Amino acid sequence: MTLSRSDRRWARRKEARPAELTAAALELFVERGYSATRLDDVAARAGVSKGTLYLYFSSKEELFKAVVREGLLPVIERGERLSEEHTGSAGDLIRRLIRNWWESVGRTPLAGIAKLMISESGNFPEIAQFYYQEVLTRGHRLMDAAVRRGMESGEFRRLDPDFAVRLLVAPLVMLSIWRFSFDFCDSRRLDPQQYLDHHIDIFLNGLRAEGGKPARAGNVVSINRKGKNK
Amino acid sequence: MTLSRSDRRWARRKEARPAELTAAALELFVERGYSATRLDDVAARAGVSKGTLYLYFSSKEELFKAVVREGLLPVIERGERLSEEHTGSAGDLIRRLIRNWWESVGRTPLAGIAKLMISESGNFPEIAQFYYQEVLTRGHRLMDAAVRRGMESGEFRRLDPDFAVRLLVAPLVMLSIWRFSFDFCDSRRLDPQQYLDHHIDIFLNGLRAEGGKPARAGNVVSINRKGKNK
Amino acid sequence: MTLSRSDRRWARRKEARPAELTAAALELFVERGYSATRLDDVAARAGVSKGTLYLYFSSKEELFKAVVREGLLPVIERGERLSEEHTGSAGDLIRRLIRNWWESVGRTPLAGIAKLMISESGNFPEIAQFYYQEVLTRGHRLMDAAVRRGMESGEFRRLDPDFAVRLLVAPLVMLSIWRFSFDFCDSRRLDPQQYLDHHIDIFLNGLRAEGGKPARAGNVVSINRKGKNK
Amino acid sequence: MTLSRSDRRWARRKEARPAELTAAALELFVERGYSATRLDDVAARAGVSKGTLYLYFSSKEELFKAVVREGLLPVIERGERLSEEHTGSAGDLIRRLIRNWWESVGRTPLAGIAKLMISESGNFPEIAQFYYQEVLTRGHRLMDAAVRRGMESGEFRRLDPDFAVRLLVAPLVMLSIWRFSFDFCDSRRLDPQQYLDHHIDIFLNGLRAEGGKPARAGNVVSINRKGKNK
DNA sequence: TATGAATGAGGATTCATTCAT
DNA sequence: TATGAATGAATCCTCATTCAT
Repeated sequence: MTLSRSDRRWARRKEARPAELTAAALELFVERGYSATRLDDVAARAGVSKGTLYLYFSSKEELFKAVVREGLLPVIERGERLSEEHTGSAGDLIRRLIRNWWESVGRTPLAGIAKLMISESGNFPEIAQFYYQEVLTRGHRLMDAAVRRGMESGEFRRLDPDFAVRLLVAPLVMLSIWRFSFDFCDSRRLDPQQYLDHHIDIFLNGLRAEGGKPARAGNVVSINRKGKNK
Repeated sequence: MTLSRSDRRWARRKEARPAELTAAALELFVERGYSATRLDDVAARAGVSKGTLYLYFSSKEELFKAVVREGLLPVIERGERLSEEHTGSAGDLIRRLIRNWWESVGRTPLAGIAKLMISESGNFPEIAQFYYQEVLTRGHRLMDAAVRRGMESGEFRRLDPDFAVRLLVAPLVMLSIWRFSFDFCDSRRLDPQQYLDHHIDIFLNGLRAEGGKPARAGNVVSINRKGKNK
Repeated sequence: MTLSRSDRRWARRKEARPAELTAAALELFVERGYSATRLDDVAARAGVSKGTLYLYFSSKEELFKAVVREGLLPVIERGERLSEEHTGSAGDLIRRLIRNWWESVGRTPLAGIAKLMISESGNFPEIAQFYYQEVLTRGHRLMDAAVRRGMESGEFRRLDPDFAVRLLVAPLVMLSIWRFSFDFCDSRRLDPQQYLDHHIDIFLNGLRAEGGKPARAGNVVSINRKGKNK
Repeated sequence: MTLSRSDRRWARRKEARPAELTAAALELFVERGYSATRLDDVAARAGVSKGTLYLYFSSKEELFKAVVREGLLPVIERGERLSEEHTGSAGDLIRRLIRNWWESVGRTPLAGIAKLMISESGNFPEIAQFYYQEVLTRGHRLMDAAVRRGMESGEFRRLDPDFAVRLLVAPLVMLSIWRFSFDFCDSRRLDPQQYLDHHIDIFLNGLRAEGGKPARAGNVVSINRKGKNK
């Protein structure tokens, strides 16, 4: 039995619905928080009626969980493929991990999940736990491998890698958060690319073993550009 | 008109009321977010009845604003006294600013305001704006002065100070947030002191002009401590 | 136009549909009540989709009416044939009417309609009225004729026949209701046959003219059976 | 500490609230059934707002349970005091039990609970169980004692007392139900007193041992009154 | 005819806010 | 001041009904 074209469009629509709904929900949850988001608005943003939501998610909480789960799985998978296939210096690996994060998460709507999870961790401890283990810890492991490699090869100084990794990651998370919180307050919007380049520069130089050759990220300029002083 | 002793104690109590209420509200707002916090619970935590809240704050939103305002003013004031009184290297100044922040904000309940403002910035844009200008910008200015001084004196490399300051501050904010979001997930709780020491170490070394003498923060150990490896 | 055999089977199926649907609806209406019954469940129990219901009944209310109407017509018709063809004592007639009721209504799912109508009389006054006139009143008339005949022939005492009939019918209705309400609470399920036999025995003896010969229904035992005493 | 008059009125009102609410709820539950009753309407009938209901009952289901519980306890207690203090014939005891039931339950709004429990037994099996055990079984026990006494004393024939009791009670339950279901259909409303008198008459005569003297309830007339024949 | 996705009015429940005491 | 009972608007969720396929 073959399906007519319209049948297939219908079917495709039906399969796409949950993703459309979670996408709309993600936007609003990030924007307003879980409690302050009305399902009416989620439905409206997805272009469906309120009742339709309940065809796909049995409650607001289930929708929330789906938003988080669905937002994280691709991140996790994509990330993990990167570190192994790598040959080169630890610094290069870190540069690539950060760039990859930016492309696949940081600059996408998925970055909002960081803000969302921070805001709602108290209200959804199990999901916070899940996020902590499946995303934060896994992400740390990726970076941890790179940092340790650098320490073992003599490229980096020997500091506590746990703290080093946290300090490597913190500015990335802050960048995610910033986009969804205070960026709109800032007349000169933050340029993420330069921000990341500066981070890489300072961090790698800060970790560099004495006598090693200075690290430099591509776009970092060494002089104050005009108009940058408040 | 003179007040008897008991009157005065009463009066002192009455003056303290608003602060007790905002303290309770701060805790709950940070824990659950603005929307998910019920005024019933705020009142209960402060040990008064729900109606009493309305004697001091005309609405939930006013309570929120008071929480933020009251939480920020001392921070702002304390911070500003610091930079002028300083003589010494830029690195030392930065060390002291961070320690001061930790003592007067980072380790107090006020740190929660960071999480709170991030969560609610979308719902209270004017307050976010206020927070951005009165706290973030002011804080940045403090750090900015220190960073620029170091660049001008040749202690630091010449990078864009705006990004440098953001990267100096990001780990502090993350530390604030972490305490109120994922710290409870972490079986080995984050040691803030060591975290900050590592940050100072890496950041100052990362910014150090070539040929300058290595910076080192007090507690940073250069070898992996046992049990720290995941 | 002639129908092929399969067409006719199909047609028969189609004709049977409404009856399958009302049967499923009757079960659920009796079990849960009208309001608490979801059309989804009715459709599921009948093995069709929800939309299909609307091909046969224009609304939930129409379905309800159909359930009642359809459930009552056969009862009414069957009942009426009975009284005329009768010769014999009034007591015998009453015995036969009760047995007939039991066979054609009491022990079938139709008995549930009594419970249903009682529950929903307030919400569907017109249908209650219909039920009252077409079923209750008609049924009463049947019994009324028998009772009057007995009074006129001297077999029964002369009491108000209206009350006598009500008291003759009440235990039958209660039996119907019991099956669908509290029977499941009762570890020793009520034995309907014995219940009816006792009713006939007590009622006919209670109505018997003085000096008449004692009535006795077949299965009534005059001694307490073991295990029957609470 | 003494209370001012208004304080006491306030307090009294507060204590009375739950009873006012359950009374209103009972009426509507009986009239429309549990599902079809909107809490808005319950509140309106009790003269309060919707929210007020939730100050006293945490959910619709809790309200329902309270209605049943509160409606039954007095019934149970009142009933039990009666049988022991009795001397006289079994027939007299039964007459008195029925009259007492009529006064304290049958003619009050509490009678509606019978209809309510029958309608909702399927939706609230635990409550049905509770009702069965605390009301039906207990009521049966009362009657059972009287019936057995009559059998033992030779006043009644020896039939199965369980069935006898069911047949003694069935018309009472039917009377309760009738008031709240079909009575409004009946242009000549059922006269409960006469109905009960006829029941007592027929039942006691039906149970009477052969040779015993005929029982007669006070108001039973032996001739058809005019206008009573349909 | 049959399906089941989509709709939206309706009802249970919550909670910020008011106000009589 | 302080209380907490009362309110009703707002929000989640259900389900009878519609309709494109």
